[in-house]
Amino acid sequence: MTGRIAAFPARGRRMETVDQQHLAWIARSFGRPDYLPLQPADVSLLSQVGEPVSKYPGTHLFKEGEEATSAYLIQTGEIDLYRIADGRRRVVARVGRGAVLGDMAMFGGGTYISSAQAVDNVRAFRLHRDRLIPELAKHPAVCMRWLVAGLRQLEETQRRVLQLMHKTVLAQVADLLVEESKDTGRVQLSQATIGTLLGASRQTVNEALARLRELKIVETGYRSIEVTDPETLHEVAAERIS
Amino acid sequence: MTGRIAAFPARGRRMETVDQQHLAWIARSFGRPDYLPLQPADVSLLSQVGEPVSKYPGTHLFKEGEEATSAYLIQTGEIDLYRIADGRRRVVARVGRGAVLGDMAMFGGGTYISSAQAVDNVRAFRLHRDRLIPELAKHPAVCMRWLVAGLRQLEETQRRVLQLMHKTVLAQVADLLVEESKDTGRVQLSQATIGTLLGASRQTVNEALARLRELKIVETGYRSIEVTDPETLHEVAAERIS
DNA sequence: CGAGAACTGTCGTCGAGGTGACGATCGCAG
DNA sequence: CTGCGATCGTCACCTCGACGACAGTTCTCG
Repeated sequence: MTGRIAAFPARGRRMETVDQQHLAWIARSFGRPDYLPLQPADVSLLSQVGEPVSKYPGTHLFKEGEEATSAYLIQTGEIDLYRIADGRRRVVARVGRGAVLGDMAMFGGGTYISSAQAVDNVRAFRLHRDRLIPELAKHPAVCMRWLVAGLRQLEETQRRVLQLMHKTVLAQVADLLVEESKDTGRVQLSQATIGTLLGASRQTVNEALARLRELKIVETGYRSIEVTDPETLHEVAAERIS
Repeated sequence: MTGRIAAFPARGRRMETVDQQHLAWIARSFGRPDYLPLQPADVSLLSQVGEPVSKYPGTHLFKEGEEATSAYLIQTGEIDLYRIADGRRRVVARVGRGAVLGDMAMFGGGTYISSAQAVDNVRAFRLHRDRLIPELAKHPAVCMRWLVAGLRQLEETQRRVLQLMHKTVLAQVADLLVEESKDTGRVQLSQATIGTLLGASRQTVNEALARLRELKIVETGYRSIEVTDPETLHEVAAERIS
C-alpha cells in the first residue's frame, strides 16, 4: 500500500538515485495520505523529478524574491512561511508534514512570494519545475494529491482569517494549545514564538497564559506549557469562557 | 456522452444539453485562463459532469453544513463566502470569475464549511461530485487548472492574513479601493459592505474614508466612492502615508 | 562553575478600533 | 410630493492589545 518500488522490479533497471525509504515517505506525506493512495508508478515519477533535501533549524528552503525553480514536499519537521514587511518578519503560516511549498510561485512562473525557513530538522523533497510540469500532466493521481494538499492549506488559512478577525488573543492562544498539545499534552514553544505565530506580542501571550494558569487549565515552565485540563481549554478556545 | 462541442462535429450525434457559449466560458474562466489552455476534450468533460446555474443577488449556491455534493466554478459575478460565528455573519472572502468553490468539502467528502451567497447576478457551473471525481483522474489538464485556481485563492487568503495582522484599517480600506477602482476609478459599495469585507465596523470605515477625503484622494457619495488620486492612494495602502 | 544568552513575569502607557446612539441625507415607491 | 428604509457622518465611551522597561529565572557552553 505504500509506494513500493520493489513491486516493479522488472522496470527498476538501475539503482534509484533516491532510496526506497524516501519513496515510502513521499507516498505517506503528500496531502492526505488516507485519501487517494498514490500508485507505485506515481511515486516513482516523483522520485525522478526531484531529490530529497535535509535542512537544519534556521536554514532556508527558499527566500522571498528568488526565482521559483522548485516546489517542496515536506516529509518531516516544521516550516515557517514568512514575509518581510516594513523590515519585520511576518509569519504567514507554520506548516508540517504533507504540506507543499512554493508551488504557487512555481506554477505562476515568477519568484517566491514568501520565505520558507526550517524550524526543526526538516526533511523535504525538492521537485524541479522544468522536470515536474510536463510529467504532472501524465499522472493525474499525483496532480489530485497536490490539489488536495493545496486545498487543505487553503482551509487552514481561511480558519486563520476568521480567528484573526474576531477572536481575542486568549482564545487564539487556547486554540493553538489545543492543536499543538493533542498528542503529548504539552507544547514546547517559547512564548515569543507563539506570539509570532499568532501575530500577537510576547507580552500579550504571556498575559493570556497567566489567565489560563489562573483558571488551572495549564502549567507553564521554561519553553514548555503543560495542558492539564483540555476540556476547559476547548471552552476557552470557543470563547465560551474567559 | 452529451455535450460534444462543435470542434468534434463528426462525433456530435445530438444537440448539446449545454450550449457552446457555456463551454467557451468554462475554458476562459477556470483558474488562470492564460495558463495551460484547456483542450476541447477537457472542456467537454466538464460539460458532462455538471450544468450551468444562475443565481440572483442574495441567493445561495450552498450553505454551511449542507452535504457537499457539488463544487462550483464561477463564470461571472461575485460571491461572498461566509460563515456564521456567534450568531454573526463573518465574510471569509469575496471571490469572482475563475474561482472554484466548495471543492474542499467536496474532496473531503463532508459538508460545506462555509456558505456561498451571490452578490451580483451570478453565473456558475455546478460540478457533481460523483460524476466529477472519476473523470478528473483521466483529465490531467483539468486537474492542473483546478490546482492553479486553488493556489490563487490560497495566495489571496495569505495576503489577507498579513493585512489583518499588521495593517491599519485605513491602509486596508485604501488597498480595497485600489483593487476595486482599477477599471472604473470608482467603487460602488456601501460603507457597511466594505466593513464586512474587511472585518471592520462601518464607523471605522467611515472614519478612514473621511481621512482619505481630507487628503483629497477620494470623493464620497451615496453608495459610491470616486478615486481622484490613485497615486497617493497606493502610498496610503502601503502605509507610507497616514 | 560562572557568565552571557534566552526566556518568563509584570508594569504603565497609549493608540486603534468596536459599540451604541443620534441626526442628516439620499433614493425609491406610492 | 411624501414617507420610509437605507445610508452617511460623527459623537462619547470602553476594551484589547502593542510597546517599552525591567527584574527574575533557566539554559548553555566555555
